[in-house]
Amino acid sequence: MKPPSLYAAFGSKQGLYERAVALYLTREGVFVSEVLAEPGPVAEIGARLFARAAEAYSTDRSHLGCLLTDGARNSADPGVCAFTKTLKAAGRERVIARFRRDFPPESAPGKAERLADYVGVTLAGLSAAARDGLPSEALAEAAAIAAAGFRAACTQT
Amino acid sequence: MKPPSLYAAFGSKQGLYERAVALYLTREGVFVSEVLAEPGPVAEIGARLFARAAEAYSTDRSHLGCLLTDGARNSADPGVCAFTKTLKAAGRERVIARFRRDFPPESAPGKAERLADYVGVTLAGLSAAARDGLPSEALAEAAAIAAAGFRAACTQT
DNA sequence: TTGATTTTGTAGTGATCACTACGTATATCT
DNA sequence: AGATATACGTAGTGATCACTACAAAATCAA
Repeated sequence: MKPPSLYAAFGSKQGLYERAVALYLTREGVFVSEVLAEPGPVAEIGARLFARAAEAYSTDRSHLGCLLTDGARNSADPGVCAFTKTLKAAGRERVIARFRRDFPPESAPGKAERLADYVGVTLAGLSAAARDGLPSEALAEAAAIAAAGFRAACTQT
Repeated sequence: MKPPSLYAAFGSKQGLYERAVALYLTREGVFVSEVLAEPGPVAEIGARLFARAAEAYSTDRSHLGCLLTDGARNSADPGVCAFTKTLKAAGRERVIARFRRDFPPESAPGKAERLADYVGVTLAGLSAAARDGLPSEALAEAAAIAAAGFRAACTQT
């Protein structure tokens, strides 16, 4: 593969990155959509998200962590930052929509958002730790502790 | 400031980075040393770490997140990666040493390590979320949920 | 096989990178 | 003030970056 063929196919380096992320989300990143589509209380949805993330982020040693969360973290390109920001915001909205099923804004205002933000923090942490080389088992144990906190937050006010 | 003066003072860009991180750890990053030196059960030490991190990572809008965790995340330079890796490992050891006070390896083998890894995951997550623009209050609420999980993990097995 | 359409490799574009040789100005000290 | 040392700006080094003009080669339909 030489540059001309690559640029003929993807237009620009950002185009290649966007296609790679899109493909990634249909493979290693599907677990989010899958878990959000499952039945059960939100407390269990969150716990499953953490467990599946710990697994997905550490199974393949060639690409540790989440491509969306850690791929363009410190990118200087504003276009790439805008792209990832949009995708992350869309993901957050999907999580919020699912959580509102148990915590509607009328009876529990802002709770779905709070829980979704905690999910975002935890997934980002798991991704960063995986990329730093934290072993798969340690990652799974951290995910379990995070799930305990999530469950507690669900059953509270 | 022009390049010659800068390189006369720091030798290389990596040297500048290392000095910057060293200074950072004595300022925004001191809360870790401070909290680890405080008395109290490990459950509260962890909770304070999360709360202080949420505050430190989001107070100054000019530098969100932790410089050590997110500063050289995707650096291509192996020297910089080795440097940050060493500092992170040293921080982890200090946390483990403190946690072993409540959970000695004889009576609770591996528990201090598990808890320390969870702290690492959570701090990395808080830093990443702060850098992504999560507001200060949302960060503090996520830290509180994480603290609940940490407390539960401390009182178990 | 021939002719037309993609696909590919060669080689090079300007821009930016980390970094430096060198002459000059500034500050310091006796 | 004069001598010395230090810091500074000018200008440029080679290396790498994302990207491309152009021509040879592979592919295809007829």
